Amino acid sequence: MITLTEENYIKAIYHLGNYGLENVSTNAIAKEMETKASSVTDMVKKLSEKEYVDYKKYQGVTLTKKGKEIAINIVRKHRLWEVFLVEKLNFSWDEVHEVAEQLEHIKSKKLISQLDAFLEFPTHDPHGDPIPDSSGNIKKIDKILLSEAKIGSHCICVGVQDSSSEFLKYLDKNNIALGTKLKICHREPFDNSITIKIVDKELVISNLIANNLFVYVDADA
Amino acid sequence: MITLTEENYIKAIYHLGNYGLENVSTNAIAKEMETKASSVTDMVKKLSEKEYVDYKKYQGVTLTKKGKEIAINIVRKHRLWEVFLVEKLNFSWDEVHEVAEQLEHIKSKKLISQLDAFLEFPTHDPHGDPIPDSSGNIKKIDKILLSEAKIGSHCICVGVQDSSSEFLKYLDKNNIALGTKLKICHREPFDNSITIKIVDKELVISNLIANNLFVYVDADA
DNA sequence: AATAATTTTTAGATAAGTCTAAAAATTATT
DNA sequence: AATAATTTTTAGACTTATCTAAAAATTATT
Repeated sequence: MITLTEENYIKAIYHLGNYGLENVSTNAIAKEMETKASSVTDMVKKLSEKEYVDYKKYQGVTLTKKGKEIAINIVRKHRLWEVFLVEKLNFSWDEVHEVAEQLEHIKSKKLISQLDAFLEFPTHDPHGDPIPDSSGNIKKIDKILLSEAKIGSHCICVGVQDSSSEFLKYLDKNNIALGTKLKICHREPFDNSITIKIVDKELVISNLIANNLFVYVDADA
Repeated sequence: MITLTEENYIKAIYHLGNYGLENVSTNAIAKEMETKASSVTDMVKKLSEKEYVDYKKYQGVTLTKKGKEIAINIVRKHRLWEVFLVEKLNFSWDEVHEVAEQLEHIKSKKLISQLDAFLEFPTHDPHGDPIPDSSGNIKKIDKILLSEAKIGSHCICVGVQDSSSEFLKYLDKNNIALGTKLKICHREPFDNSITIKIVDKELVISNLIANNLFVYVDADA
């Protein structure tokens, strides 16, 4: 049986290692988990014994196939619960993370398959992140950061990089939501701020904001 | 912060002590929690320090006001989740307990108040047990055991004493659900079995079954 | 009321996950 | 390539929740 702590380490390793592709260092895990490197070493040994990670002393860890499956399943559960909270229980997108962090550890295959059906098989969570299907497949869309979009291009908002409450509230305040259409008007070379147009209103976006907002470039527009 | 284990002990004490009214012995808790009496003593000391229970050595425990509030809130969460699983996710009433045991520990006031609203403020769970409201008030209905019902009386099925999968499946098989109307036809003195009539079909019910099914006596019928 | 049976508590040990401080290995710098 | 800086691991300790075995208190029986 896998413990809650083990699940959280596996999740952290998955995210830090570019979704299970890259090696992750002890220190990186320690920082992510807000714990000490020595604790990470202990846990990593345990995860290695249980064959969730490949581990060589001083070399960091990589998720095994088994470990990656577990990570993807946690992500699937997390994102499905987020959709539930927003769509059915009227949570706003900046309120869901904390609760989903708890719900993602509930163990019941039937629960998740039925929840998925109840929500009509959503493909993305409220922050625009893809929801792995029951086989663990993740659909990728070719989104780019708003900061990378060309002047004059028409874009649709499809996701956020930073999903902190502060950032999401900023977007709410400025009427930017997933699905919002916008046009890139101007980039100020001095600070890399961007002027965008939503419907008929212009808005200046700082580089920091533009670096945390994913858009899909609508070539036909 | 209260731990998951502490919550489970409090819940056990609540149920064993007639919903927080009576004193509960160490051995009774040990049996319910499937652990050893010595472990219970340790935990009970901790719960006492945290003022969830009143405890005197060798005298067992009683829930404090604070302890009872926690217990009732766990029961509320458990039963709301059971309703959700049955009404929204198509679980059958014999499948919900295990999952609800996990979901009842999720900590979020908003989650529960919104779930309550989403389910349209249900008053009873799928087994007929009352759901405490957000203030902890529990509505009692005057149900009796089927075994105590008078010959000739018309009854409505309103709950089960035993909610084991085996018992619930027996009821399903015999088309007995909450809300089912039945008439008490005959009691066999030799084994206290009861003959009941549902719609126009007669059915013989053993004393053991009759002792685990709650009914409301419909005086007007 | 004395003894027996049962219940409860204490004492000491174990496992999971964490910590600090020090040692070892790796990586960076001169 | 030697030394410095950083990263990682080890060793030993602490906490929570558990256990076994023995001691203490309570309850039941004669």
